[in-house]
Amino acid sequence: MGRTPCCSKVGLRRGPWSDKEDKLLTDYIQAHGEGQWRSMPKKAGLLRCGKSCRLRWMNYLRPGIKRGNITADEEDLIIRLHTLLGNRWSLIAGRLPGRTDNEIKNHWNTHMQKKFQKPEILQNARKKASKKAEEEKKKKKKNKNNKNNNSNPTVTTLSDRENKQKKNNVVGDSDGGISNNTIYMPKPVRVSVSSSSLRKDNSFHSTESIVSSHEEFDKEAKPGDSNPTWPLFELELEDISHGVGQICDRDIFRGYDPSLQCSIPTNKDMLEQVYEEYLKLL
DNA sequence: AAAGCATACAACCGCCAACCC
DNA sequence: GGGGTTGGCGGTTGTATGCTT
Repeated sequence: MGRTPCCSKVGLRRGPWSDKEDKLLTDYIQAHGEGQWRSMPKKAGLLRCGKSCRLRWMNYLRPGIKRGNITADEEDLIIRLHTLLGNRWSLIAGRLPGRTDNEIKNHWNTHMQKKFQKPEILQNARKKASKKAEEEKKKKKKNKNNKNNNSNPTVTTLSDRENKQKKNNVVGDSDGGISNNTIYMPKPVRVSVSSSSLRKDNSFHSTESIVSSHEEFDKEAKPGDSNPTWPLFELELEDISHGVGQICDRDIFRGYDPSLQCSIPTNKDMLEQVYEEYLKLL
């Protein structure tokens, strides 16, 4: 037995949710709780697949979901977390109370991504995307027509390439090749904390066991090396006595993507949050 | 006014890991 | 141990709306 059929294949409803459907789902979950998504639609009287119900609940109906404009502070946090975590939207969303991974992802893709793209790429992105979409449509049509003959078994789609890149922990450009802008997603290997300004009584006290010196750090780091097993990142606490820390992410990307070399000013709480995320990843 | 284009975002898809039997 | 199920994730698509020509 292969994958279980999705809603599209068993004639269930798709597309935007009506108020009535929202109410049915909300009422059911309030009465019976979350979980059992597969059997839920039937029990709740919904003509939707479980996956669709879960998505609707998690992203829009769940209590405490913040709708509307993402504030400048939130955007700032997203930028910093994205720089450190990459497209790990659920992790990022976990740091923004009331925001969902889907919302942050959408916001990033529509509002923020452009800020980090080269202008010429930005100008061409849509055109390329449209062109590609057209080509894919044509391919799909062609494949549909040829389905009975099974005559085109080795088409490599954009998704195929991206999945391969994902498996290699690499984000390349949309043309498939590894360009100058290729970023190796940071692997959680080691955390280096400069201890000069680390106070014994601050929240990083427990991290000292894995603190390594700059000398050791630099010995392992080979400038220009694209080996993604480089040390993950370096935390520097600067001016900690004023409660202001600084995360320097330059070592994550040093040798990977020079355009991303920058330091990220942040407060101590932010630093702590990010560090917690990394502890989970380690 | 209308057609075409761009943007925003809700929803879907495919994949994967964890879990269960 | 292996196959099926489930929940969760990130990428992508579809479509409504706004804007431009």
